[in-house]
Amino acid sequence: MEVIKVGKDKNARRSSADLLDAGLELLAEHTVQQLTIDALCNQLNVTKGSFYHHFKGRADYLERMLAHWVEVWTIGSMNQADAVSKTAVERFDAIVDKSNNLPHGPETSIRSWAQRDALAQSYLEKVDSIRINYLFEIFNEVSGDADRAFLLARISYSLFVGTRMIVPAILGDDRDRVIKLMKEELYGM
Amino acid sequence: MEVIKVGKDKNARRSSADLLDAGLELLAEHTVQQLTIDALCNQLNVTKGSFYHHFKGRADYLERMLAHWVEVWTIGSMNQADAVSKTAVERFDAIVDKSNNLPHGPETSIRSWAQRDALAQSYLEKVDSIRINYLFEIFNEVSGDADRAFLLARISYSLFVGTRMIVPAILGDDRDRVIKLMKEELYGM
DNA sequence: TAATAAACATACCATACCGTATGGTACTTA
DNA sequence: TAAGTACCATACGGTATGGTATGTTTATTA
Repeated sequence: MEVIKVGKDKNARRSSADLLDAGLELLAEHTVQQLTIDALCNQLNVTKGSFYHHFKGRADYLERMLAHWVEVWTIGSMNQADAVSKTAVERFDAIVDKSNNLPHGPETSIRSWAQRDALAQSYLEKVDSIRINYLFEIFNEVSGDADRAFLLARISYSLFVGTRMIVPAILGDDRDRVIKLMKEELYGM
Repeated sequence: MEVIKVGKDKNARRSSADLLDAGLELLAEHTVQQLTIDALCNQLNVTKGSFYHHFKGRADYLERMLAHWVEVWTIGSMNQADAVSKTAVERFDAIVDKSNNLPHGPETSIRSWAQRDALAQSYLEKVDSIRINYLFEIFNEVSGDADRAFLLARISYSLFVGTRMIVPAILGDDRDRVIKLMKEELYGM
């Protein structure tokens, strides 16, 4: 009789992807500087022997974690929303909804990291450009004015980011009011 | 014959304010984690004996640096703009101009820092609320609608912040276009 | 000028972290 | 089943950093 494994067995061996996921989990509440190799190994109840088996070193790990983040949290996410081709307004609402329900912790850490690190910056640039482009398509479909659509895409995206970086962040009903006002008076939705 | 001292003599003794200013200068290009006591002392060509004479420790230093930052870079700045009481639009343009010409480095570091640290968060909250309040007065004068003015104040401020946190940041002519569009189509200016 | 305190230098300790070396365990495959 | 490989544990070294202890220099003042 076989036991179906759900989740991670405590004594199971880890793949490098497990280590990358665990790193992103730690970034949900900690800075990159606090993402030490020891902390990472404690999170998975392994030792450094395991870590250095999968990665050349910390720099190697961080770069692969960034690439992993772009794949999992952005590119896949975008394609999924794109597949169900709806109207521009529906796609915008879907993005807003997704933005509300997704964990912001790792991205916040990476965005802070990118302010002072060229490597993180290059990966975040990919993510930001992908999303801004996605928003551009939406606004272009609404207005038919490419220049204006590009401007609105960058405005709305900056606004998404800014509302989470100020203290206190704009969340919940306040966030809904902001989006409603922008849609009606600027986005033409 | 006396020699008038301009700037800092290389062998001059430092006040605690000098150490605080030097810390903010380092934050212009480095993270808080990189703002080590050694780095700070090297910046001023002193040793740790000097540092520990002025401060109880690193935590004490960082808190006093934050307080220093709020005083110098925000409260003073706001009063100055307020003194020349002009129209709402003129005051808004003055804020935009000031925002363009002021160094963003230290604030960027502190904002990243505040994402994961309660102390920095509390000081940044003061700064953000002061500025949002200042913007509120402007929008309230324009629209006469307090609810709307508060919403616009938070939107415009989030946008200011967001345009500098995305990669690449929105600067120069692009930034001007963003502000022009917002003023005409949303702010009613 | 002698006493006092502020300001600073030097040497040192403890800890945390990255990285290495080496040996052990478990799974796969010939 | 024996060999090979992937995976992991333990111990250790090197370095950077926060913090302490102690002595020295400079300025002030009685």
